[in-house]
Amino acid sequence: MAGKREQNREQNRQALIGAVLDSVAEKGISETSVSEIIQRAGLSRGMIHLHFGGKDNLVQAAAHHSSEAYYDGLETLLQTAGDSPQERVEMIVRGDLSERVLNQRNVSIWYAFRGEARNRKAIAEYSDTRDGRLRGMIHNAFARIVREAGTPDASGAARDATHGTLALLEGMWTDFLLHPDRFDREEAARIVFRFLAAMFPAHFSLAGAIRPKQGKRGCNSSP
Amino acid sequence: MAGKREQNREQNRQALIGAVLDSVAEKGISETSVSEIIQRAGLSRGMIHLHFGGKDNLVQAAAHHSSEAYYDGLETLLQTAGDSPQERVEMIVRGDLSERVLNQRNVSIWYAFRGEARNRKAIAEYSDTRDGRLRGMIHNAFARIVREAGTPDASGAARDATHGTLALLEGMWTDFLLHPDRFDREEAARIVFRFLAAMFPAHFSLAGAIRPKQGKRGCNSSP
DNA sequence: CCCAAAAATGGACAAGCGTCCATCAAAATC
DNA sequence: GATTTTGATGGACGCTTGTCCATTTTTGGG
Repeated sequence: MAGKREQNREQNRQALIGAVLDSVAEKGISETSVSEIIQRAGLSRGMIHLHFGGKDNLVQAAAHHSSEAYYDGLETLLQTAGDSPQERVEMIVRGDLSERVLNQRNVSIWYAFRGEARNRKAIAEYSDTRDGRLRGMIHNAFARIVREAGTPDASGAARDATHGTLALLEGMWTDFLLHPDRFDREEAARIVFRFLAAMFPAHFSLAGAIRPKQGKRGCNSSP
Repeated sequence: MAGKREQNREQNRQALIGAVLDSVAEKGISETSVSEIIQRAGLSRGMIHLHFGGKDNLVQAAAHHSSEAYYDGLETLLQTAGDSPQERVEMIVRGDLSERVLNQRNVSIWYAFRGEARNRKAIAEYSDTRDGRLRGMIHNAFARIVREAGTPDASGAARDATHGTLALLEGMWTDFLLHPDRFDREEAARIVFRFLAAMFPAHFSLAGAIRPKQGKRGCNSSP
């Protein structure tokens, strides 16, 4: 036991962070006031100042928490994936588009923070960190694919593939933000894999399933 | 002359809208207060209530204005493009990534409004309208390309191409938002055209230049 | 030139914000 | 069980917000 004191302390900290995220998801950042937060957390007014020194710091901590949760989820998923770079890329794409990660709550929170990112340096940092780590994971996989395939201009191809994949995923998130009802996860995944199949026809197939090892084929006209 | 009265009236309305957009771009939505707005516009406090009936309506009008400006700019650009669907698509892509459209001010404003869109129905509407019109323009062009090429599953291919192109552009905007300094317009365009070349090898080349009419070729392995 | 009409002004106002601290409750230590 | 220590409480505070309106200024018509 870590002492009932410290245990409660941490529990309340988490309650505050959770309340901020709930409020941001439901009402947006501009309506996430101190009163709103403490009401949701069921705690007293002074707690915010006590634990975080002020509302701004609490919001920042919430952004941090959200960012970590996203990345941790993706990393957990990645550990169940095989070693091959194709499998890892596919896992990231499918994970990023899965219900677990891409849902109304997360999207609301993410875009709310993004909107404020330009004016709140601390938040921008976490926004960036998340993207940076994801970028690293994807780039790593593509670098291996490119190396194996012996593509000319290897670093350029890996960079473009990383850039394009991330941009596509980002665009899919926006799509979901604007039209959560008519969003189609399968269609989104299919389009990403179309892009990947175009860049690495020997590694990805249009169906989105990983192409089994075989001789290189250079042709992939429309289905 | 439309009467000095009405002329001034309209001028002040525009000044208020401009002040809102400037403030949103520089300080973000949460710091765009009535005081901030009227100070920038150099007008008196009561003007907002007089011309728009309240701050919320003014902000909505500003979102509308921004949305219209974006689309008008793109449409003007399109009028200088040729008739071929390839040219039109290329014009849209290059236009959307051009300094004129994709710059710090526009990106800040756009993402600030997006962040609030979920909680302000009126703003979400304009956000949607812009996307909808752009989508229509692009889909139209791809539908023609697909028809000419006689692709099987024509409507599906056009839809995927539209979806993918928009998602990629969206992702590029996000990229610019987060890293305006190290953003490379040429690289962004190249990646979009890579995607297009993969889907329609007979119509787009990897270099981003439109491929002159010629016999169909189905192969486009890495450069 | 004068007067009615319209537009612009800026201060008053209530409501809501975030911060802080005197007070209280409870856990840890002796 | 008494005492110290630490976490938790909620009201008071100063400040800013957006709204509104009595007043002043400007414009256009007679």
